[in-house]
Amino acid sequence: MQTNSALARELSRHYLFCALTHVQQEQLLASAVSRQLAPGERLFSHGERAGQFFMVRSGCVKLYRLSAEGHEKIMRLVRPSQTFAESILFMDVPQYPVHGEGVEAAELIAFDRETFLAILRESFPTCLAVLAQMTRRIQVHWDEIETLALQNSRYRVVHYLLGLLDRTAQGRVSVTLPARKMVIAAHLAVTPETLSRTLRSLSDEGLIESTGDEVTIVDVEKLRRHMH
Amino acid sequence: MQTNSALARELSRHYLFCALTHVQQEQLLASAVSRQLAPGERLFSHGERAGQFFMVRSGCVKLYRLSAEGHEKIMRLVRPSQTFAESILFMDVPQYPVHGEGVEAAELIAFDRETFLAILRESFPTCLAVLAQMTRRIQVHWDEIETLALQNSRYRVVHYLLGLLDRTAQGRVSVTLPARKMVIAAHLAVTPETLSRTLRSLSDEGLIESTGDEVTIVDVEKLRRHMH
DNA sequence: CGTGAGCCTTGATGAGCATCAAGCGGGCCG
DNA sequence: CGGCCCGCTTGATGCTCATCAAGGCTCACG
Repeated sequence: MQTNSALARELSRHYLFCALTHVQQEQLLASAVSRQLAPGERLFSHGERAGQFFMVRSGCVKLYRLSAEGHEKIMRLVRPSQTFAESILFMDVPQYPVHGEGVEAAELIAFDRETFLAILRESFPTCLAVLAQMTRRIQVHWDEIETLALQNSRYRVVHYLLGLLDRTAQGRVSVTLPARKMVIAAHLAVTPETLSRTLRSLSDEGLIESTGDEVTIVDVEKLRRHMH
Repeated sequence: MQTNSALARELSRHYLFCALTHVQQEQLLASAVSRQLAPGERLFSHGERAGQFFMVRSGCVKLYRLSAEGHEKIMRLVRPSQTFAESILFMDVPQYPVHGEGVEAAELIAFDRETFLAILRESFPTCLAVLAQMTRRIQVHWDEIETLALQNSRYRVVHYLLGLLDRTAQGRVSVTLPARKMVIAAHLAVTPETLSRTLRSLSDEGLIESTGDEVTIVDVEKLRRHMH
C-alpha cells in the first residue's frame, strides 16, 4: 500500500498505532491494503479464516450475526477512524466471530495480522493500548448484555437516543439518526415496526419530536429521568 | 499472604501466571490476600473503586447486574481455578463493572492491581496471555449477546444443557446442574418458572429426563439437532 | 410526469414469557 | 417428631413485542 502522509497522520492519532515508531508504522503500512466496500457488500463471514483486521476511513460497516430464521442482530456499527476485528490477533485459530458488511459505501484499510503481531512484540506501550481498548469493548459488552437481559425495548430506544448526545447535553437538543431506521432497529434488537411505534409514543408523550431521521429531544434531563 | 507450595503449583497452572518467573510469582503472592466468602456475601459492588482482582480456589462466585426493579442477570459464574475482574487492570479509573457475590461458600485469593501491572511490564508472554484470555471472553460475550437477541428461552436452556457436556459426548448422558435452579435461571435471563416449565416440556417430549438437579439427556445428537 | 421499489408507518392479531398466586416437598431446628 | 422456611412446580392471566398485512412517502429512473 502507498504510504501517504495524511494516512500516516490519521494512524498516529489512533490508540492502536500512536505508540509505534516511524519505522514500525512504515512496516505496518507496507503490509496493509486499501479496500473499497459497496453498501451490502460482504467483507468477511462469521467463521471465515482471518488474516487481517481493519480500519474504517470513510463510510460505515456493520458487524452482525444471523439467526437460523435469517434475523439480523448488529453487534456494532463501525465508523470512520475506528478499527475492528482486532480480536482475531490473539486467537489460536483466527476466525472472524461475526459477519462484516458495508452499510454505506466505505473505504477501509486492511492490516496484516502477522505483521502487526511482530511489531507488537517490540512495542510494549502498544500492547497496553490494545489491552485498554479490549477492556473498553468488554465494558460495552457488559452494558449490552444487561440491556438485552434486563430492559425492555422502550428503554433500549431511549438509551440509544441519549447515547447519540454529548454527555454534557442539556435542555432541547436535536440529533440526526446515523443510519437508516432498519439498521438502528437491528442494532437495538427490535423490529422496525417496534422502533417506529416507540418513537411515535415518545412523540405523543411530548418527550421527543421526530421527523424523518431528525430527532429532537425536548428535554434531555426529563428523558434521562424517564429511563429510571 | 503466606506462600505455600500447593498454591504456587496452582498458580503455575493458570494462564495468567504460568509465564511468570519464580521471583515474580513471589512478589505477586506477597501482595496477595486470602479471603473467605459466605453464600450471599457481597465481595464488591458495581461501580466500586477497584484495587484487586481475584481467583477462586473453592466454592462459587456470581458476577451480576441488577435492574431498577431488582431483577438479577448473572453475567458469569466463577468456579475454582478461574480468575475474575482482571479487566479492572487496564481501566483509567478502575471500577468493578458488576456486582460480585458468593453463591456457595468460597475461598478466594485477591491479587493487587498495581503489583500485577508492574510485573506485567516485565513479562511480555504474560501480556500476550492476558490478551488471549480477553479475546476468549469477548467471544463468549458475542455468543451471549447473540443468544439474548436472536434466540428464545427454550433455545437458551437447551444450549445451556449442551454446554454442560463434553464436546465429544454422544447418546445418553447425565449431568448434575452446577447450581440451584434459581441461579441458573438468572444466568439464562429467564424466570425460575420459565426454566421449570421448559425442562418439563423437554421431558414431556422425551428429550430429557429430569429429577432434582440431575438431568439426563436421552439423545445428545437429537437434542443438538433440535436446536436448529 | 408517471411508475415502481424500498423504507417507513400503522393496524390487527397472536405467541412467548413474566407475573401473580397457590401448593408441594425436602431439610433444618426446636 | 412437628413445624417452618425455602426452593421448586404448576396454573391462570396479562403484557410486551413480533408477525402479518396494507397503505403512504420518497426517490430514482424511464
